[in-house]
Amino acid sequence: MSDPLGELRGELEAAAAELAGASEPTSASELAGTSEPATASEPATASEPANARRPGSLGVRLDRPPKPDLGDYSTNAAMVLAPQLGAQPREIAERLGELLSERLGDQLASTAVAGPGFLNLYMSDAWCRTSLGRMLAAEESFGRAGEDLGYAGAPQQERILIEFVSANPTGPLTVASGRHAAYGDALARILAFSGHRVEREYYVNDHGGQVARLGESIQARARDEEPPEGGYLGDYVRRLAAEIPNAAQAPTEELSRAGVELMAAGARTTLERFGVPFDRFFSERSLHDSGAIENALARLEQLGHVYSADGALWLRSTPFGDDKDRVLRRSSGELTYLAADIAYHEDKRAREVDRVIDVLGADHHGYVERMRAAWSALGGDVARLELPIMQLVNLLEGGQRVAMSKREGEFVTLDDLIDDIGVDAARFFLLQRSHDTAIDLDLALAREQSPENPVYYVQYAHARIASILRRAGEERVRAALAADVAASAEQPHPSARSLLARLLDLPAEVAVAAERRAPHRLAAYGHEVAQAFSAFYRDCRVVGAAEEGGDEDLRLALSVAAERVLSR
RNA sequence: GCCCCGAUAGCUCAGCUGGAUAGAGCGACUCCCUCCUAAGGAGUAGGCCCCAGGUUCGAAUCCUGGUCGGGGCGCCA
Repeated sequence: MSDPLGELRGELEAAAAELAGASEPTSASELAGTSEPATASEPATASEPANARRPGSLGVRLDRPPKPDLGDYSTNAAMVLAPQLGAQPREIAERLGELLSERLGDQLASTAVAGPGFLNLYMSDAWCRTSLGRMLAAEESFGRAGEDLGYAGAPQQERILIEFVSANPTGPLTVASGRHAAYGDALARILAFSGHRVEREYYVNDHGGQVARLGESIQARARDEEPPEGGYLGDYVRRLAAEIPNAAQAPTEELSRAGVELMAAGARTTLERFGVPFDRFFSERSLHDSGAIENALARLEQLGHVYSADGALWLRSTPFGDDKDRVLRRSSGELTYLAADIAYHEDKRAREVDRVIDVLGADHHGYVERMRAAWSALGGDVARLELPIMQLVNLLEGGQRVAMSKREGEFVTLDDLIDDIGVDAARFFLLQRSHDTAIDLDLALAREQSPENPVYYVQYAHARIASILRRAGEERVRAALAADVAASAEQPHPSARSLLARLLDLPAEVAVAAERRAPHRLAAYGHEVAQAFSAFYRDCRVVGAAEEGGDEDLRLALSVAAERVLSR
C-alpha cells in the first residue's frame, strides 16, 4: 500500500501465477505423453519451495535492466516459467506482457521482450507521479515492513536478541570493537525497521583469568613495578592504578573488580559517543553468583551430555558436530568461559525470544561449533541461533601495518579513531564492507578530510537538498506537499525518473539488507541515491522552476530518503 | 594436518540463494563554476572476475579439485 514497487512485484507474481495456472491442465496432459520433460519438471516444482527462501515466489524477479533505455524494470519470469510450460521463453514473455498490460492499465506505458526472454517494462509518467505521491504520503514509515507488503515473502516479525561488541573489559575498546559496534547497531536498526522487535545486549566478561591478570597488572603499576608475565602493558593500566584509591595496598581481587568496572564504564561512554545504544549489559559474574551456571550444568548432566575425565568435567559436544569435546569445569574446580556462556544462553532462551544473534570476532570462529552444540544439547533450535563472524580490521598508517595487541598495549582505540575522523566517517568506513571480509583501514587516508574521502559524498548531496529546501522556504514546501502530485501534468525528466526509481527501491533494499544481515548494502544504496540526486540536481532546477510543483515534491522525498540513509 | 573467510580495474572493494555489454570510490588523463554549496558534474583509458573441470538455455555467482593470502585450532577469554 505504501510500497508501489512491492505492489508491482505482486502484480507480476500474480500474472505469472495466472500463466502457470492456466496452462497447468495442458502441461499435465503433456507430461503424460512425453516422458523426458515430465521427470524434469515434476521434481522441479516439488522441490522449489524447499530451495527458494520464499514459498510462493517461484524465483520470479523484478530487476532493473542494465541500460536505462531497456526500460524501468525487467523480469526473468518467462524464463523461469519456460520449463514448466514447455514453451519458448520469448513467447511466454509476450503473453506475460499482454497479461500485465491488462492488469496494470495506464500505469504501464509499454513492454518489450528482449534477449533470451526478458520482459522489459516501461512505466508511464502517471505511474511515476502516483508512486511519488504514495511514497510521500507514507512519510517516515516508507520502507518499513508491515502486513501491507504487496508481494510474497514478507518476513515474519520476530523477537530478536542481538549481542554484539562484548569486548573484554580488560582494556579500552579498539577499532575492531568499533566495527562490531557499527555492524551490530546498523543491523539492529535495520531489523527493527523491518518490523522485528530487537533487543541489544553487551556481555561483560567480568570474571576469569584475564580479569585476574588485569588486577595484578594494576597492582604492579601502582607499586611502580612491571606487570607480571601475561599481564597488561598499556598505559591505561597506569591510569587505572592512579584512579583507584590505595591501589598499591589493595588485594588484586579488589583491583580486578574496580578495574573492570572502570573499563566497562569507559566502554559505555565510548559507545554512547559512537551513537550505539544498548538495552542491557549482562555480567558474566552474575551468572556465577546466582548459581545459573551450576543449574545449567545440572541440566546438561541430567540429559547425559557431560562426563568426567582427567579430573575435569566435559561437555560431550562431538555428537553435535564439534570436532572435540570441551571442558566445562577444570580439574582445578574453576568453571570455564564456555560454561558461563552456556548459562548465559540458557538465560537468553528463557526470555522466549524467537531468534538469538551473537556477533563474534574472527578469532572466535572455533567457538561457533561448541556453542551450537551446547545450544542444541539443551534443546535449542539451531536455526534460531545465528553466529555471524566479523572479519578483522587491519590498521594501516600510510601503507604500514599497525600492530594491535591489547596485552602489549599497542593498539588504536575507538576513541582515537573518533577523535581522528569523527563519528560519521568512522561508522561509514567500518560499515562500508561486508562483515565477512577483512578491512584495511588506512588511518592517514581516513583522517584526511579531503575530497578524496568517500564519506563526504553522501553528506554533500544531503547538504544540497537542505540548501534547496532552505531557499524554497517552509511555506512553499508545505504547500508543495499538500498538492496532489498525481494530478500534475509534468513529464518527469529522465534524471528525475531514475532518482524516483532509486528511492522506490528503499523497501526492497532494506528487506534484503535485513534478510542477509548485510548493512553494508545500505551504505552502497546511500551512495547510489546521492549519485542519482546529483544527476537530478544538475538537470532539473528546483527552486526557480517555472514548472509546476512536481519537482518541489520530489526534493522533499529526497531529503526524507537521504536522512534515513544517514541515520541508518 | 583440520576448520573458517577471502581472491573481481593500478589500489580499496561492491555484485555471489544463476540472467542481458561485470560496477563504484580512489589514482591517471581531457573538459565544465554568469545558474539551488565545484566537498560537485561530463567524458576517456584501465578486466583470462585466481586456475582446471563439472552442472544448464545461461556461471563472477552453484558443485568438485587445486593455488595463493588472512585468521583459528588451550583445562585463555
